[in-house]
Amino acid sequence: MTGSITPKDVIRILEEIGVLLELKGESPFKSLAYTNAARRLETLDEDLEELVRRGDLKSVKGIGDALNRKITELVTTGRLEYYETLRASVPPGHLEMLRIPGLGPRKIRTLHEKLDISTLGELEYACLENRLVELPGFGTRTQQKILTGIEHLKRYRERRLCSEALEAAEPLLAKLRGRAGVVAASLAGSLRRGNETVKDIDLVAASDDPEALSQWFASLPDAESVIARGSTKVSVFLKAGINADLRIVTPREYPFALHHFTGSKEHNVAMRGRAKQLGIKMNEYGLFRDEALLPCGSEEDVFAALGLAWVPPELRENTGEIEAAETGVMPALVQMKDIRGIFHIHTTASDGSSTLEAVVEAAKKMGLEYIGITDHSESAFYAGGLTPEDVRTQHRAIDALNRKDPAFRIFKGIEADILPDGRLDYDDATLASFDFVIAAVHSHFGMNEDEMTERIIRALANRRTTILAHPTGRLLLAREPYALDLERVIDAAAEHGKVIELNANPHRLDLDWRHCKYAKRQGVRIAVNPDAHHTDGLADMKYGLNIARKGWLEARDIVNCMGLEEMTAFLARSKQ
DNA sequence: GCCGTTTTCGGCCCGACTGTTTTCAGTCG
Repeated sequence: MTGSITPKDVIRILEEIGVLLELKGESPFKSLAYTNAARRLETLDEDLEELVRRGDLKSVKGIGDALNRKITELVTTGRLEYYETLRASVPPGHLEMLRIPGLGPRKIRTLHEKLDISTLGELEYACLENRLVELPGFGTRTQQKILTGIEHLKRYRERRLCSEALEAAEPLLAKLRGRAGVVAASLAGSLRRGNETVKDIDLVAASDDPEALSQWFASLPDAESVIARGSTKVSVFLKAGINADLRIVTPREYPFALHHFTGSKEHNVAMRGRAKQLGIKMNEYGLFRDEALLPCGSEEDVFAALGLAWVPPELRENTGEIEAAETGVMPALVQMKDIRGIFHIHTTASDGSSTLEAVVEAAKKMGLEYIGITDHSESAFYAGGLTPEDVRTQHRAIDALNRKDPAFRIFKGIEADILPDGRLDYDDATLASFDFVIAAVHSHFGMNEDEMTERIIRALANRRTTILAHPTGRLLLAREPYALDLERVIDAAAEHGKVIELNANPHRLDLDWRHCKYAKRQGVRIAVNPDAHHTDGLADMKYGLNIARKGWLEARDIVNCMGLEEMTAFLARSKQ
């Protein structure tokens, strides 16, 4: 084993092979096989290297002889000749072109064969020269659409944060629901599933007058342009810089359509497979046995018709939710009302912009029983970190506020930097003066995986550490996680009885939901923390809870679902 | 390329919309 390639790399390469095969015009099913295998590895419970070593890779569903050989080659040698050859045979520009709406593998191949186009720049130039109109299957409309697509691609290369998408989607949904003739309407797609980033906004509405609704949606002032409009589907590009798709169905079809357009694709495929086994055909219009509709009035009915308990949208990723629903018992996913207190809040003492008093008032208004104040520690000079003297001043202020209102408790905390060698900022006496300590990496992101993992594990072994902050340091759509063996970190947290943060800031959402189940299995409890730098930031809790739910977490898995008394005892115990 | 209490070969989820056609291919979700 070389150790030079991570499971993540393997997943990425398999996904890319899937796309490359499409571009080469290979069988779409062959391409699908690679994509499916990548998906399987993504949610693999076991260690990939270990599986390879034991030669048990083929026990994973979706991995046969060929993929077994290729993944083994990749893991053991760090390279895959098949992939390198394949990659070299497809111009990199073709991968990028796939992101232009209306351009798929076939059209890209035509462009390559007839006009020798390999890059985005060449494509744009050819459009401007009016050379696409002559090609078979192309025309002036297609050419214009591609030009617009290139423009958008340049303007909005990335996906959007769920918070930004929700901000654009919620007013749309409210308008939709308020409109006469709309019987029901909901978010759908990845936004309803609570994903951390999304490509577009999906909406489903039930109406008996689809034409009028379609017309209305396409002419909304929020829409910058209309991408497509039929009687069942309208797609617009919003001024907010994101696409919104509205599906219009009849009230009878609504439950089926809502389920279908919520996805995920993988969940739907599994559901249809299950339906087929039961002799039922499933599509967005209904469940049919011998052409006869099985009537359903709600999503619950749809699941029930397949012998399943209702699955919360967040869990619909085909990572075990259908098996769980089969037993009839789904996890009672954590909700906002379960949250009794909030940790990880900054104030004007370091880089926050709200005062301690303002934060306390805001928390009381939210109906919380306690908060934990955590400004930055001394070596975080970029963020106005607190000197030991500043700490004592803040503690006196907190003591005074606690005396004033004994029903509400302010816990004294700190976001202590984890220094490059794994020690925490401050001497032990200062650290001991806090009710709890959140340990965080804020510097030296470039360490290699072993060094970074050791650094964090050492911080977890420190008796003063209570919570590990944003464990991977990623910034969604902006900064990759630092190199880290997260499972080892989770194991260490379990060993030392430490809490791991699920940072609720929509730019972070770190711990990732894909790792929550593992943490839960190892017995590690999670703190959903807003990392608020202003009273407004407390509302970010909702994004964190979406991710916690997506990670199958229940109230008992989240420390800040404990009431004040239990939390006081918990913090006292963890200081022992 | 994967898979099999219908199958070791022949399936692989399925339908709408667009833009191009004159009955349909490609794209999308």
